[in-house]
Amino acid sequence: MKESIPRKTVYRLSLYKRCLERLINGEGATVSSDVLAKVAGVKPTQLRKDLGTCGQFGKRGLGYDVVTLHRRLSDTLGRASLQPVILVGAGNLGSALLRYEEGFAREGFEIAAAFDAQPRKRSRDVKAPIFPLARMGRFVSEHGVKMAILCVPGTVAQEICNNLVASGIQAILNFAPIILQVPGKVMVNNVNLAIELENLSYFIR
Amino acid sequence: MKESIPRKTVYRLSLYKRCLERLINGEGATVSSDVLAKVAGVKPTQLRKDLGTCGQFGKRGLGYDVVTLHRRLSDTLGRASLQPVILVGAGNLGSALLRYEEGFAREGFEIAAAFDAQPRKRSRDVKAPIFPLARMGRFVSEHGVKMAILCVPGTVAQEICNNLVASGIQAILNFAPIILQVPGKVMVNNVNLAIELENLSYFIR
DNA sequence: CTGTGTGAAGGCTTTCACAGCC
DNA sequence: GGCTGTGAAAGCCTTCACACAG
Repeated sequence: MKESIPRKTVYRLSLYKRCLERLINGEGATVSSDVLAKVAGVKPTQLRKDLGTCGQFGKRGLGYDVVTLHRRLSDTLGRASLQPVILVGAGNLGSALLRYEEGFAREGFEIAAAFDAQPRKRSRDVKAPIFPLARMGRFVSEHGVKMAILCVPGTVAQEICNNLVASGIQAILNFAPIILQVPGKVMVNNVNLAIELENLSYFIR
Repeated sequence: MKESIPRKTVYRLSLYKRCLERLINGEGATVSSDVLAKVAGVKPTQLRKDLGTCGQFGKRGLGYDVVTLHRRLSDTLGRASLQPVILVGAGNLGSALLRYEEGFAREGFEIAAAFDAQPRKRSRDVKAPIFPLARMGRFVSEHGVKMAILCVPGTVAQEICNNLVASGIQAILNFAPIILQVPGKVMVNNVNLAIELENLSYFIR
């Protein structure tokens, strides 16, 4: 059953997991694919197909046991243990994300450290230390950090990305407005607010 | 001209436009699909197919004129005129985005106003005024605002979304960690950092 | 010979239809 | 009757192959 699940499906599994968490304190101990699909904004058949990729555990005529399904999704999606992440670039967006630390922790990610070209004094609400960029590479390799959140200006993003890759980073959540060139083994997810806005504005004509 | 470009293609057209902007000050006045595709992280054939949706203007044997192509993309994607947007929720993320105002302006979007349940005093770096939520609906309908950026907690997101829709909002860039239920005419793009991280962590196993 | 434009093929996702179990 | 599981069909996107212009 270890056959690779498609990327889009994995994305939706994460979504279902979060929807379940909102239902878990709710009424029934069981959900139908119709109800869960509606909350997640997908079609019921799609939901069932997606769940099919990680085994079968629905009760026909009844639905899915909320707790069991949630545990199953968590198992499939990966460790419940805290995955350490570093944040690079503590500008506007970067420091906002740092302040959102508890939020990340709740989701299973710990911001182990932050790095910036101009490290500031630790600000009131930010617990994680902000180190100079020069220390980044060593921190990554010494602590075996696998994931980084990149919030630096586009002009320096590729260079910093190269350093991250050289230090052994395997995945990058990239907020910089360029497409990073990385070796195939490194995975990058891009978040580009300008493009999202432009996309919306196209469709409202 | 061609009607209804697929959503994914529109997204990539935005991407190409931004890649061009980085090349526009560079050397040649012309780009080949190979070069541009590499910068954008797609295959050359895909790029050509995508460009095909908004007319043809490449010179065979030469490539595309950078300036012409850029103008064509801008025309296709929508007005170069400033589209007004409101921002709802001035917490960590919301105020970081407000501070990024110039960035949005450069991309063609103006944050006309911000709203929050607890409006604060205007902070140093933030130019846009932060109004109480109660004024949101009227502002939207009176100014004919079509787009909103939603950065409120999940617990109140749907309710606020309903107000926005009732006031005539047509598109929402949603950072709240739930799937909003909206009428079909309203378009929503979701940005969920936790899911992006979880997605990355799945694939690095 | 270089590099675009495009019909056709191929691959991937979603949806349908219905069988099977509670 | 209600609801899941799944092969088959449909739809959508991407890639290929090649004609054709500069």
